[in-house]
Amino acid sequence: MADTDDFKAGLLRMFGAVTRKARTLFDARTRDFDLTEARARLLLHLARSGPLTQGELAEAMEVERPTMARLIDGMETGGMVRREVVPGDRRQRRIVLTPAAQGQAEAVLALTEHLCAEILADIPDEDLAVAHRVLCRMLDNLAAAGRP
Amino acid sequence: MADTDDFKAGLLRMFGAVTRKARTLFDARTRDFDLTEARARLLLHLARSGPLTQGELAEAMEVERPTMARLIDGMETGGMVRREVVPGDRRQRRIVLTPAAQGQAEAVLALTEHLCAEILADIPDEDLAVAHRVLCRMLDNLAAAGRP
DNA sequence: GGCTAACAGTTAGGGGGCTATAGAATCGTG
DNA sequence: CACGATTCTATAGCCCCCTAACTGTTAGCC
Repeated sequence: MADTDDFKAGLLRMFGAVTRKARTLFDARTRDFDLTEARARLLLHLARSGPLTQGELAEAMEVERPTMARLIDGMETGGMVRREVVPGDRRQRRIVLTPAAQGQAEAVLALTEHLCAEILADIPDEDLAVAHRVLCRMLDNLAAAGRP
Repeated sequence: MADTDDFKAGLLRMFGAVTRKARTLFDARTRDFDLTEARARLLLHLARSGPLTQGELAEAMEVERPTMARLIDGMETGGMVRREVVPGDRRQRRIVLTPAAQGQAEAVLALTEHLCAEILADIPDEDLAVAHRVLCRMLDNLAAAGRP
């Protein structure tokens, strides 16, 4: 029993390690440019979705609203993004990419794809499919556990 | 091509989501007690390894030294941990659990095991084994990518 | 029309991660 | 023995994430 628990605990520990190291590596590679992993994800999301409100972005990136607000703060002062008012509703802010950021999007996409390929190199597709299934189940379980 | 890239990028995004949500859930469940996920991991590690220096702990938990220093700061002011001088070397600090924290260790272990079981519920063992293999490979790839 | 409830965003505060840098102590070598 | 290099910890500064509480705005309902 203790062995399988150790195994499971180790599994979760490894999840954290992968996440942290991937983020650190990405940040290191994009430090020359004014990017981080979170900013890059937001940039790419906006590039393909078009302008969205902060709440929509927060939901899409599975992040709380204040987190999104701060992320946008940084990118706004960095000139990658602009807050626009929405005609019908003065509460909302529509977030749009600046032309400069739109120009970067392609290079950022290439960089992230390359990094993903590196990280997932030499892993068979069927293993990736299983991993995907496991991740989905974990997210479901986490959502269920967070409920009551 | 774009499809598989999307799939891979989604996979990495899900890793981050799992890590964040697991951490948030754990923190929520242990808030009544003065614990967080990182503190709990350190506590459990120390409980089974016995006293270690900060550098050893940082390496064991795969975290940088300043991160470990701050973590220990918080737990020291919280009375869970004590810094002791090492006789032969005045640079090092040996970190020991206080009796209070030792008493907590068992309850914390039960809590984490329960949470792990919840998160990994209804996932076949062979899928977990595949996931473990994938994680190992990803960590190797990340280490290799971080090298040059 | 006015009150309340719900919603969008911000602010405040804290945890945890990283790099870069500084300070103290130890080691190693000339 | 002394001086430089290495090692261990601490500090400063930044990013990302969270919750809780606050401000404005909109919508609903008497």
